[in-house]
Amino acid sequence: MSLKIYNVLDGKKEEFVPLEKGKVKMYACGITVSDNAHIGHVYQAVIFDTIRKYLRSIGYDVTYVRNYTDVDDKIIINARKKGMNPLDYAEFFIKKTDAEFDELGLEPPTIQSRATECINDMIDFISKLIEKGHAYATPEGNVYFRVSSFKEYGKLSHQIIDETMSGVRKDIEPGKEDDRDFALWKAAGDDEIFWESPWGKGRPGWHIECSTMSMKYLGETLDIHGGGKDLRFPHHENEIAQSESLTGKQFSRFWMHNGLVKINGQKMSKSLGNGILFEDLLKEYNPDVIKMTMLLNNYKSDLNIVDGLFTKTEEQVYTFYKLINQVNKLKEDKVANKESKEYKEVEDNFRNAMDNDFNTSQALSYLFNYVTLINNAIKENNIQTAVDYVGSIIDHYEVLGLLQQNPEKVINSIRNKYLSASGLNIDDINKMVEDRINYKNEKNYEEADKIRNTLAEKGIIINDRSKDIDWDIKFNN
RNA sequence: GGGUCUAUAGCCAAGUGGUAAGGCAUGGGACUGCAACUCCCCGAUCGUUGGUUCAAAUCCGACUAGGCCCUCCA
Repeated sequence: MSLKIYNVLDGKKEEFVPLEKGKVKMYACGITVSDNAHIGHVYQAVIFDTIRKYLRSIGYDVTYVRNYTDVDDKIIINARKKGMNPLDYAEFFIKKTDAEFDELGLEPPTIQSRATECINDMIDFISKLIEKGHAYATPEGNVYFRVSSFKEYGKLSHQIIDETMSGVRKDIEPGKEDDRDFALWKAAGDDEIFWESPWGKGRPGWHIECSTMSMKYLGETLDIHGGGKDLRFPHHENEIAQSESLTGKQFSRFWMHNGLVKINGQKMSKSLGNGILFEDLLKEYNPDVIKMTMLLNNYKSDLNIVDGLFTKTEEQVYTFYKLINQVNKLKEDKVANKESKEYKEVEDNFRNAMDNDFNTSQALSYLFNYVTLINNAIKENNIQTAVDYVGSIIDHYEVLGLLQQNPEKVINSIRNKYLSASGLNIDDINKMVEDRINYKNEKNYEEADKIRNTLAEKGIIINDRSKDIDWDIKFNN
């Protein structure tokens, strides 16, 4: 089976063939650093990190470019509120977000570009568009793209802006030829940050940034261009218009759009106050929990964060690591046999799922089947079988950035999180469980049950099946 | 209003032509002093309605509902 990717350009899954054999040039629209990163940014970053890693795992040499938009209206406004220079303000959030991505276990892109580092390239780009008649400057010092000069405008979004239909008309700037025309260069307002240009002091428009940066590092034609589906129009449509007007060549062969994050079925927005910040997620959950929750969803679909969703995944991650830990303890000097049926089963299932437009949801669903198979293998003392499964899982799910941590560390960190919420320490619990064992042996069930109930209220469950002191945390689902 | 995508069991969610993955919850069973934990078993004909086909959740049309975009947005 070969890799198929859903191409937004024509709404179909197509066999993926890069322009240059063995190499993939991929660009994803990054974050405008006007504030803290939120869960939506994380979702997008996880998705394209996964795509990049999978492409690499099947043998492609991937160049992945991702940008930071570090100058725009909102940054200027927010920086001003804090009395900061906008560049320093942007720098602060770039550093912070990079550190958070690192903590989550995402690999930095091959090239991480910033808009402000490419201003000259943008000016050059815009100048060429003007030369070719695709853009024009207004007396105000703004430069607009002439949409009417690009016949294929709308081929990505099929959006046709009928001027007679546009009921809400904004103030039309003198010299602007067409409502559809969009800004390539914006003249600077009073006290605003600016760069010198042939059209006066100003700064680049948002759309030109991505076109310039992607072409600067990846050339005139990309294999994959990605971003959130909310960017389809006008951002990506405009990127196509600018880039193809300049080069006369196809800008990107594949367009991929990830879904958005919803909270309990509702759009995430500041006005609803239901947003989730990246930093809060990291404080609360292990990176595997965050990534798995996201990858359990199809990347094209919106990720609906319903109450308790992360806790559910947390419990599952806990279960997976406990099982891995158990097998590690049993395996002695056994190593996974890559020729075994079990090892290959995991590999084949994983590849087939991922080849189908990066179906991480399906790839992860197999994990639950393996848990049962491994548990049964252990029960039947087929340790080699369990080792083959676990070995293959760890080898292959690395692409998803999952199950690669030290099992004991993950188990302990999740356990400690729940223990600290219970207000108990391990010695107390051990003592109570020991007392209970004694009561049980005396058949004093009344006292034994008292202890059990006390612990249960604090979120501790006792494993009665064991003769030894054995207990675990209970997840509050 | 225009564009676009989606509509699968109580909930979350895969599956794009050959008779429905997985998770959670529920129910039953084994186990238990009784429970919990663990293990085993059980659930949907795929929004409605026409059509194409030997065959459709999967293709086409209509209808209904919803998301996203058309202003900044991953």
